[in-house]
Amino acid sequence: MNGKRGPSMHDVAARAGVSHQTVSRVLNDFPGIRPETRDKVLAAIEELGYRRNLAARALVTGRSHTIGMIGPEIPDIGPLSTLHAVERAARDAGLHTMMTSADPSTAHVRDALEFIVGRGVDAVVLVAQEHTVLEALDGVEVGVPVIRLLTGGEPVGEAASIDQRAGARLAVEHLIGLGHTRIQHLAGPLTFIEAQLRRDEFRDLIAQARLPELEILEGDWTTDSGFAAGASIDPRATAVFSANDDMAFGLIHALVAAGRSVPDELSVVGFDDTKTSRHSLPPLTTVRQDFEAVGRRAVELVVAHMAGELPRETGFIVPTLVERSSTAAPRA
Amino acid sequence: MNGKRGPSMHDVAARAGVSHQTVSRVLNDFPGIRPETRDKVLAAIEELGYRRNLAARALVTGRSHTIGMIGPEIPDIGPLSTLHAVERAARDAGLHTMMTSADPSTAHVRDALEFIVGRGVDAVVLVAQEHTVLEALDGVEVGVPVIRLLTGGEPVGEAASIDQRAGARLAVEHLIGLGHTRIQHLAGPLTFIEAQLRRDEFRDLIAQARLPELEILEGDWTTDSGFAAGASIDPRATAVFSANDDMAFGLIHALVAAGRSVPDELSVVGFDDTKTSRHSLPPLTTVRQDFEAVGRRAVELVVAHMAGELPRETGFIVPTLVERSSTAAPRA
DNA sequence: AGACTGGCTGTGACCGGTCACAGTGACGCG
DNA sequence: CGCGTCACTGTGACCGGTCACAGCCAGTCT
Repeated sequence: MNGKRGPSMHDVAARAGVSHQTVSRVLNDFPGIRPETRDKVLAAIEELGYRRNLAARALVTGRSHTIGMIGPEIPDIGPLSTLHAVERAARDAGLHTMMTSADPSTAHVRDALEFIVGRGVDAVVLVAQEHTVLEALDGVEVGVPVIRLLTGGEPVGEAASIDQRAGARLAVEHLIGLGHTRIQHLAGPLTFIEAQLRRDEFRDLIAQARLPELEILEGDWTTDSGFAAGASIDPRATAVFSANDDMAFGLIHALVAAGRSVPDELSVVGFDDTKTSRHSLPPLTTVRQDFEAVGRRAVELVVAHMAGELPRETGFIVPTLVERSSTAAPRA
Repeated sequence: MNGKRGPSMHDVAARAGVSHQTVSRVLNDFPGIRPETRDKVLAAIEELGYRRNLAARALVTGRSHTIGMIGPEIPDIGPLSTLHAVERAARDAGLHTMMTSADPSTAHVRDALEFIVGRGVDAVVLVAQEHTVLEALDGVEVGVPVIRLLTGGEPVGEAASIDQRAGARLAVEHLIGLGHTRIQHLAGPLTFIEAQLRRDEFRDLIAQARLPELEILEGDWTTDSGFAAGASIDPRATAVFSANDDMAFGLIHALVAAGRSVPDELSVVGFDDTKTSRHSLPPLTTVRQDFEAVGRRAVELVVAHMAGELPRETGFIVPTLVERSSTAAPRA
């Protein structure tokens, strides 16, 4: 028991009058320890305030029981909620999380990966919303499983994503069902796979319904960009499908400021169901994404990997439509 | 170089034809190594794809270069932004972060502390918005510095906070300056120190200006609770100071739904400057909190601690007022 | 009685780094 | 020429756990 470093297993062993190995066995719940021995050890641990050194443990076992998370530098609500869900799910599974961030450039993601793997994690969970992030994984062997999050496009065992096309379908079919025929799309930045998928589905649906194709606008997810897009809305449009809630808010602001009313003159549907959308003016009709489920799924995959199971088809997480007051039937 | 575990320092040493110690020296930038030796080592590292085992390093040095973060179970924008800022600042300082969450009960926070300290972090950063969280620290000696975040009330070396009273003052004085005399306050949950401080400052200012004291409402930070509070707004009030933006949104929704107009009949000022407040209807006048600065400050404190410096008076981080369109002079 | 089993516990090597302490050879100087 | 100095490199112990492998001491079986 040398000064600063706190008691070690040997100190506990000495105090309890057993060997260090017995202490180890007690700590790891090995069967076949006499209850009275176990109690002695437990008492010694308590008295000394012993805390196991996980660095030593990790060194010899080669596993750290930690999952590394890599998220975007400036996180949106999606990644943020998801990563937090991962953290909670991991804790429930007896795992820890460690977090680092990287901007989406391939080089940076690769650095972050190097960094977090070097830190000795057992698995990596990577928010991969953009192709550049995915590319960072190409040809890189890090020795631990890497689970991709929120790519939107892979219902496979190595990724946990929400079905973006299904979400877009929900939004657009809602609009079409209301009777809208001239629908415009305000897309997210198309470097995002999710933005691409929502746009693709929008296009397909419009074509399929043989509706006129209005120009597709592109924002950057921010309320400001939605506001800016307000100036480019097609005068013929009666409805807009915004690729996220924030842009929808900005758009509505611009529209109302220009004297147009929502939903009377123009319907707007968002995507995300952020907590403000419930009480925005007007309350926003939007597509709800269950980020919590994504986080849990990711941890399930990690656990399966650690148990040596093969990745399997896990299926998408399915979004739902939340109807509120920003959409209505077009005026006759 | 045994199968699964990847190459070790000895493997690199063998490959480069030097001793493991020389490899260590190269890795740690020790002076006095012949450039040609260094190059050989670097080359060997590259060829072998060597990655230093940080568990081993942590074991012998007793430091992990990691800071542990404890945040709330369901994080608001403040904690979330702050923790993310900590993460970035830490990375810039060559430190890593590890995150766990805990609900605010004293017992849970204590568990989380135990957990993260046992994980071998060099310092802990704890989001302590409620008294119960702070109490978890009483009489607990964990052996590493614990920095408190967002308590709102301590401009000292062990904490990084935003001056809540100054923020509230900004909001209330703005309203008074506009000519309002009957101002109501929608407080946050009073278990939050920040909510208490905003309320206290509000009260003091109202008393100081000898204005009528209207009932103080209490919400739970959510838009829903703000909406609910709409029913309890005093009919005499011409302005409301909401303790955060989200509740302000809910409140405005309720007000407008009840036929009252903002800001013509009633001014509303929020707190936080969330990204939607810029384009809500009407755009929200609010108090901006620089969470990024809090995160940076926290890491500065950690670094100072690790360098053995004494905690010193660091001062508050000062919020600012963002004037938008939800406030106006009262109608004559 | 002797061998065997099984429950429980102890011994020592080892994980992969860092630290403290020695070397080693080249060079300068008296 | 001998010695000290300096620049550079090597040696072995050690951090605190876990693992593989004994040991030990009942009780049971033949």
